[in-house]
Amino acid sequence: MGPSARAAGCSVLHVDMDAFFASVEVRRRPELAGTPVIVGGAGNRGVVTSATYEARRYGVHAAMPTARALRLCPTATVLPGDMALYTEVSRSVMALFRSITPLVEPLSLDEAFLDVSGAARRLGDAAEIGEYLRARVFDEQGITCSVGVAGTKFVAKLASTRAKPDGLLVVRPQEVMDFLHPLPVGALWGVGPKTEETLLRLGLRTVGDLAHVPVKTLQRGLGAAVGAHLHELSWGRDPRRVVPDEPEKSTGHEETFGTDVDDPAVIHRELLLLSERTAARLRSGGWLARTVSIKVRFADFATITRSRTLDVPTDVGQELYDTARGLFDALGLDRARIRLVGVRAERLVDAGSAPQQLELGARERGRRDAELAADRAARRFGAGAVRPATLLHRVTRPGSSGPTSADVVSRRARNRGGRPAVDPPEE
DNA sequence: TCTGGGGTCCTGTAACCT
DNA sequence: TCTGAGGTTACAGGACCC
Repeated sequence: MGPSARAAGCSVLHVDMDAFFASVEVRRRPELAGTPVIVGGAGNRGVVTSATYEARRYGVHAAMPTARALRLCPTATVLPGDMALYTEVSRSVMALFRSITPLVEPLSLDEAFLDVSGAARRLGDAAEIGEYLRARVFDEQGITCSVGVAGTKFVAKLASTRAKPDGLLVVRPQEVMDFLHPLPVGALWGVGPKTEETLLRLGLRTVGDLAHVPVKTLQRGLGAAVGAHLHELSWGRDPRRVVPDEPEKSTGHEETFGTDVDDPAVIHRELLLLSERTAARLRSGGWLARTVSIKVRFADFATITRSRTLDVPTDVGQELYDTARGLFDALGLDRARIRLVGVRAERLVDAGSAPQQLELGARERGRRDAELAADRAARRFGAGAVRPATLLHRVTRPGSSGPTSADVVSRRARNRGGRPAVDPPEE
């Protein structure tokens, strides 16, 4: 079959790095090649983020508690992960994609959709471009990736999954039904454990089963939007285009404590830290947040969220904290045992195009200036170079058996005030 | 076996407005 | 003046993705 027939009618590529974080670690430490490697949290509450195929052979997979993964595969090397490095590798790979076509839609650090319809004349058909990209990624980064080639995004995505690891699969338009209908419903993008359970209860096991049930039936079981969407997908219909540069909608941080916490002072400190980090992220992205939300997960894993929309959008950590703390205190918890807290900034607006904050008083402006100075120090000396005094002495993360509550309370008492203070950069 | 952290999207409900 | 319908927005929760 000639190349032009091989991918006729296909212009969407889905490129997915194989075991991305783990592969980058193996590249850095070649002595680990061919051995089981797990990237993830090592604490008592850590989970697997990425695992080499050697580890997966033992049943290890992402999101599995690391402790369990090690029971399954005791010889695995566990590494903590290095997001800065993965981000850097990801940037290089995305830049390579953009040298092929401007229509690149990253989905995460390790995968992206490409629309290559404009590149065919220069570089050949979609399958040839896919093979070319796979070779370039391996030559330049020393890691493998898999590519799905199809006429629609979701078929391309399923194809790359099928091609893994280190492969390429083309699904031409006339092959879509044969490819799609034997797949289990859970293979569809958007069908997780809950939806799968509902579908199985309806007697629908495969995508083909799903395709042949009236859309009204699906909508009764799953809701109007999801039902209609899955029905369309089951017939290979997916009108979504490859869209580069989708604006961010929200950003935030959350943290699971090493052990459950019932001391409000500890929670407040954590909310302050998370607010500062979220605000720094806002400023580096050039966004303001209109809405602040908090997340609280209790010892029994029950999770609640609370949010409040601000009068004036902000990127000031102290303002995020004031709102987050207000939301938390309004819960009126009486020493409930808390496992996780999070702070998110939502409904982001571009800081440049946002109207001038006339209401911003001298005090708020002073805070913002102080935080901008902290940003500059962080860029120069490393994250955490400057922080509110209430966060000083916090050398351990909550996940690593940090200070006890009594500890923290007494430090808080000594450090009343919350003004930024300079830490030695070594910390 | 005991469940991370970063996100997006959808749904139900309540409040508010016309 | 009261009531209901219908639209919009805010908020909370949940499912899902990597």
